[in-house]
Amino acid sequence: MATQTAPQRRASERERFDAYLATCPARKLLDRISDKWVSLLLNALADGPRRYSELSRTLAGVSQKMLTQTLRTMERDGLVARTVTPAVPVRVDYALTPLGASLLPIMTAIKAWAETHIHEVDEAQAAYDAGRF
Amino acid sequence: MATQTAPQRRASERERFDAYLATCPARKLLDRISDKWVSLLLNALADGPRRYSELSRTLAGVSQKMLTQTLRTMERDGLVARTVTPAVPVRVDYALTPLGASLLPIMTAIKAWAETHIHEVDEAQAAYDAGRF
DNA sequence: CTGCATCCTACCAGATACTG
DNA sequence: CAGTATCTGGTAGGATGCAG
Repeated sequence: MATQTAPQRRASERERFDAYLATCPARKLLDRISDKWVSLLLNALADGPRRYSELSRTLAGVSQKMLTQTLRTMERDGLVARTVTPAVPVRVDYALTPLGASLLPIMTAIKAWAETHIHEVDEAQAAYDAGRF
Repeated sequence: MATQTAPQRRASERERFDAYLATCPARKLLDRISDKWVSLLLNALADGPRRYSELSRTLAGVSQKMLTQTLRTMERDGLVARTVTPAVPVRVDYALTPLGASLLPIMTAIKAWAETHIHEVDEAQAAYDAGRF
């Protein structure tokens, strides 16, 4: 019996690589902030707590499913705090935790790079596309 | 005739919001670097040009489809330069452009945050999960 | 060696409707 | 008001085979 076929070997390599990626802190972080809504929520909560319905209006494009889901994930990650005020009707506020707030400088850095260089990217794209016709 | 039904209004709001997002530089950037392979390629190319096959080996888990696709996108964005050396067999090298290299500090910042705070995230997750049983 | 085209699957986001 | 539950369609991404 042969050691391993090529596909088998690649599969196991892939497995090990995935395992490695799963433990890579930088990738774990990227997977989180890269989420479409996480970055927007980080921004929306940057200058103070917001109610669920406020967030829902601010991020006009989000479905409540994704809003809830994203907030839950961020809460689980310790990025936001959820406060329920028992009343009728119920009131729920979300706020950044210190950990969540410590992410803001990074978002700012990304924003800064983007605003400085995005036109270069656009030009590169235009040039690239031009060469293809 | 009524102005708009609720679903219609939400749909058009969503449309406008999507349009806004599409023009948001920071989001455009995030969409790019958040890509699983882009960040890894940025790293792999950080200290010099690499051949296609080298990259393929370094990023053990990538399918050649994704490798090629990702490299193409990065080339289009002006982040990497592609150099073909006509020979038999063909030789293709990829290198970071200055624009691509200017992204490295951001990746470093992300990595730094991740390494500093990831254990807090892990703890938060553990605490959160513990509360649910 | 490098890369494209095709097919195929698994996952995820959105719509919708219902609950405390 | 602030969610939860379920269904479904689109799409990202892997496998495979062929080509320059």
